[in-house]
Amino acid sequence: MKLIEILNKLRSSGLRPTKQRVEIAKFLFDREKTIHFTVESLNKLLLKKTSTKFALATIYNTVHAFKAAGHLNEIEVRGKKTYFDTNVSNHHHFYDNDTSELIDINAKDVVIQKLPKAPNGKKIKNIEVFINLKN
Amino acid sequence: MKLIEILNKLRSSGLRPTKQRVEIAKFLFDREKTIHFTVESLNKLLLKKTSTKFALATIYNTVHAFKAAGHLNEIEVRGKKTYFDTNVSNHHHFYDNDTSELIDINAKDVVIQKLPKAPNGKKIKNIEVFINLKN
DNA sequence: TTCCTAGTTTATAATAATTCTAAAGTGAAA
DNA sequence: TTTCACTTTAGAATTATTATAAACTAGGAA
Ligand SMILES: [Mn+2]
Ligand SMILES: [Mn+2]
Ligand SMILES: [Zn+2]
Ligand SMILES: [Zn+2]
Repeated sequence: MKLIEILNKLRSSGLRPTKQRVEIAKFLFDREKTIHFTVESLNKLLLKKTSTKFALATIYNTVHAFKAAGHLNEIEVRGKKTYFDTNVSNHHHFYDNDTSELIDINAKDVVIQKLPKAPNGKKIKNIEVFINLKN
Repeated sequence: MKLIEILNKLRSSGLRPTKQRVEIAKFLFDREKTIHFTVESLNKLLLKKTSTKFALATIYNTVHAFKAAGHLNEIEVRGKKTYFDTNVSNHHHFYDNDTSELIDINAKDVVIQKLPKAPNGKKIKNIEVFINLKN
């Protein structure tokens, strides 16, 4: 992904391209495979990859802005921390409880044959399939 | 559900039948329909229904013991609080984001036709289908 | 360029959910 | 009844997250 596209992610999220934000955006979006991360794990990874310092609040703010702009998804996993996902397409997850790791499942690899109808007055917004793994 | 069965829930969870625990167990298990709750909501409901006082730590401890014994399931929902579920059978959920309410879906009402195979060396423990609702 | 200022970063405080602790209370076996 | 391991409880500690407010900076205007 080119730098101009990275900067577009920031612009479309209403964020000025500061040093910290460009580093975060490059780290998240300039890669082949999508990545699942927590704010804490992202902070550690940024520490390794760059020489920039990041306040946790900056990471929280930036990540939330990306989420609001649709560039990140938030995923709830059994546990205390929130996971984010650079894969914003409709897809599902394996969850490996041993490693606390999320693994993408292509939406096409899960076919649902029968679904209940939504309760009165409600509609289905989206369906999340979560496959817990064991050894 | 008879009192003897309530007491069995406690016994099988390794809990002595104290005043607080019996009240909690009666409230959770002596009902027609299953219930989804958080520790905080349970505390409020107990305050209304009984004249007993409960320290939050007592509710946490008791609920966790029931969970460990398989009498309750823990459900992760997008949000900060953990939900518990007296329905410990294999089933799925609607989640109404507006009311923060979980609604049971019978396992038979969701039929999955195609599933990905588990990653190398891993097996599928269970599948959770989560249907988010909108108005 | 230099100035100016709205936007940004950051350290730290505040909040919220949960867990821990240790002192006081209690069920039930002997 | 006595005894003691188990419980309850208030409050402290912990963890993830959000809020605050002072110091900093990007970038347009002068
Ligand atoms: Mn939680
Ligand atoms: Mn959370
Ligand atoms: Zn994903
Ligand atoms: Zn349920």
